Amino acid sequence: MKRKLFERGGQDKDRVTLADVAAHVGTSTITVSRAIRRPEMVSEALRKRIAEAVDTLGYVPDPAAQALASRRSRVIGVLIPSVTNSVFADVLSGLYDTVGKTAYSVQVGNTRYDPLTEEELTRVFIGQRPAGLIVAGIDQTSNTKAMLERAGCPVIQIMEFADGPIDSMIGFSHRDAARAATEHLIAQGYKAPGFIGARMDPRSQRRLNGFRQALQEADIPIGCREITTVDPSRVGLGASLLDTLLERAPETDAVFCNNDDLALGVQFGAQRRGLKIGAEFGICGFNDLEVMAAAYPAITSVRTFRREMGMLALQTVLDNLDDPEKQPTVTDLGYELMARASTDRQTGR
Amino acid sequence: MKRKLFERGGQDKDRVTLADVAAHVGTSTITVSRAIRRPEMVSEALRKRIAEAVDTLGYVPDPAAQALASRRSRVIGVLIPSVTNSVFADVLSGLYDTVGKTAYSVQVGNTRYDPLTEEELTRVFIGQRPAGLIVAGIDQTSNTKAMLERAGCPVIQIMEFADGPIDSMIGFSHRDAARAATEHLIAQGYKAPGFIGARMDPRSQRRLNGFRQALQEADIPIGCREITTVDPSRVGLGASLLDTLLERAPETDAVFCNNDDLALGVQFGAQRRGLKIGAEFGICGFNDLEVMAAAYPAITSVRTFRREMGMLALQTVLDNLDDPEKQPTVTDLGYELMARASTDRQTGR
DNA sequence: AACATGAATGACAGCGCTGTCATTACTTGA
DNA sequence: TCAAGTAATGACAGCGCTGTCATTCATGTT
Repeated sequence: MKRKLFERGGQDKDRVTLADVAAHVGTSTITVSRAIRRPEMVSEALRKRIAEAVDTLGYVPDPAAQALASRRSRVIGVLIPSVTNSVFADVLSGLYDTVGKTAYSVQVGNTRYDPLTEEELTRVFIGQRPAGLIVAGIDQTSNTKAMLERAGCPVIQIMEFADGPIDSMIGFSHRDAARAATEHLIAQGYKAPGFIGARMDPRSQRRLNGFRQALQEADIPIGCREITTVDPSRVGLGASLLDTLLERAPETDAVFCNNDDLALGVQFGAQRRGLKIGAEFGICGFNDLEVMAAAYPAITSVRTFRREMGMLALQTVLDNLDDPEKQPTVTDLGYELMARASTDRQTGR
Repeated sequence: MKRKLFERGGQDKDRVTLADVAAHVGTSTITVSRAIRRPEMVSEALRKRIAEAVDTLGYVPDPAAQALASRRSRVIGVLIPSVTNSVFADVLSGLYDTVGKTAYSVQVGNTRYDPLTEEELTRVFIGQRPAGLIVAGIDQTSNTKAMLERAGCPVIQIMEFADGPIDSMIGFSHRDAARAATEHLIAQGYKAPGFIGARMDPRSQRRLNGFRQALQEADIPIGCREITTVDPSRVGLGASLLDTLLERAPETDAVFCNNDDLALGVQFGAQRRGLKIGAEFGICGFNDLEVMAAAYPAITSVRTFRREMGMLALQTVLDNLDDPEKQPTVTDLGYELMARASTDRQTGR
């Protein structure tokens, strides 16, 4: 097995530059550059010949040189707390789809739910002179916020809808969505709904607040039906948190879960206990992953628009880049309660 | 709401460069550069003063300038067919974790299971002079392969274990893993195992081959118990493919699914039909997502080491970068059959 | 005929850093 | 004592591109 060494020059010899294309066409480098970036500034005849030369020579622009010369990279930085969490995976999918064939690329930073990591990544990202920044949430440190305000590029906060955006914002109210879910449980006739939450980050905390608010407005005492942990969410965790909940508060007849993984785990746990899902015990998740509708019985959840959020965030960056005078926008994508068998007290009767 | 315009210079005025640091310390830029990149080449006293200056001035290197001058970026390109699929999300998680605090960053390209998109992305990535490339699978077009061979950087193929690697390779044999799963079904006493597969990409095809091989070796005719579709996998699809399977081949008493989403959907579908999981109908998935063990009943699956694959791939790139003469490696991460209730014929008896 | 206008193109410097080679100040062994 | 080595630092050019300003030339205007 022969080994190529990764020494410099190995592949630089045959790198095709703007100058090569220009020489091939018999024009200047700057014209080639313009033919690619602002075709309307170059006569059609020349443009065509340049396009051909680019094709035959296989010219690919050097993004580093572009970034250095223009003082702007074509990288759109994305800061999210987790890449595994399917919620963020969906957002990413929307981002990647929209960035698709544009000249931009997205670069993802994983903050791991840590504000200081987020701050550090923000510093590094801004050091790259990004074309835009998309950050999850509104709970940045004040340093991070200050940097984002002076970033000199569009900044989009996603996953939340709240006051005081840094620039643009696209999301929904976690509190309202959670309250709607809890109100649904109450409306269905459950008398003692509980809350199960994992990874109690600020977003989860807001959901808990929504849950509390709904109970309070319905004059239902919360008792000790709030079970939370800082551990990351897993399906398996749902069942064990259910055990804890029913031990501490045996009166519980329904549960609103922080997210769908937990809800699915709660359902498995309830089935193992022999509880009749829906009739005896109501379950509501959050996000409405695809599995919720497919489960047996199907599980109620609050649908959130994650792919749409990613697509819209990316599109907003592109729009701002097109028109730098564009005003910041604040968009509420809302939510939708998907009522299913798991909160239907007639089911299985 | 006052709008900042994203005009150039907006934030460039206060950009701190190597020259600023050098002036502050009273040395040359090249020495500052060395103090950062190869500290052992600079005397300890100077190094310390430079470090302080970097801190107080808040110097952040410009990756574009670094890449342009050194003819190497610090970007590690990753080409995967999907970002939503939790299999690849796990791989990504391993990559991000390992790249962590290194000076490198990963940039993900989404090929959407399309070889031509993959080819185009490869061209773009190589144009960035990446530090390394990590590509999923072995089914690249010949153009893509040719480009990868001349990439001038480490290239790691992941998710597969096969002959003829481009450079290094880290994965496992999908055929062997699928065969092991099928053999397990047979050993458990199921007489007519079927196959359910979605998104029949090359990897899925290899799994199907493993399934066939196991049946053949056990002298079990396949009949019409192979149900496949090119549609992307979803939990909901599992149940409908199960319907098709049982309609076409009512004798089917077990099923090996292409992946865990389908297996979960099959289980829900089987429950809806009133089948006793395990005793009457065996189910085996592929990948062993966390939900499989948590499901009720727990579902048998073939565990694959996706995070590990991501971590090892990234580490292999770093190792190659450290020592450019390092020989390519080919690693089989294997698989592990996780036998659970869903393939236990005694369960629920 | 003289001049303004705008479209198309080009010259040139320089973005911020690093590879390369040179220089300086110290050792060290014979 | 001195050639020869070594550690520490610096000078300089240039990576590939784009912003800026200059130039050319056809066209229209008075």
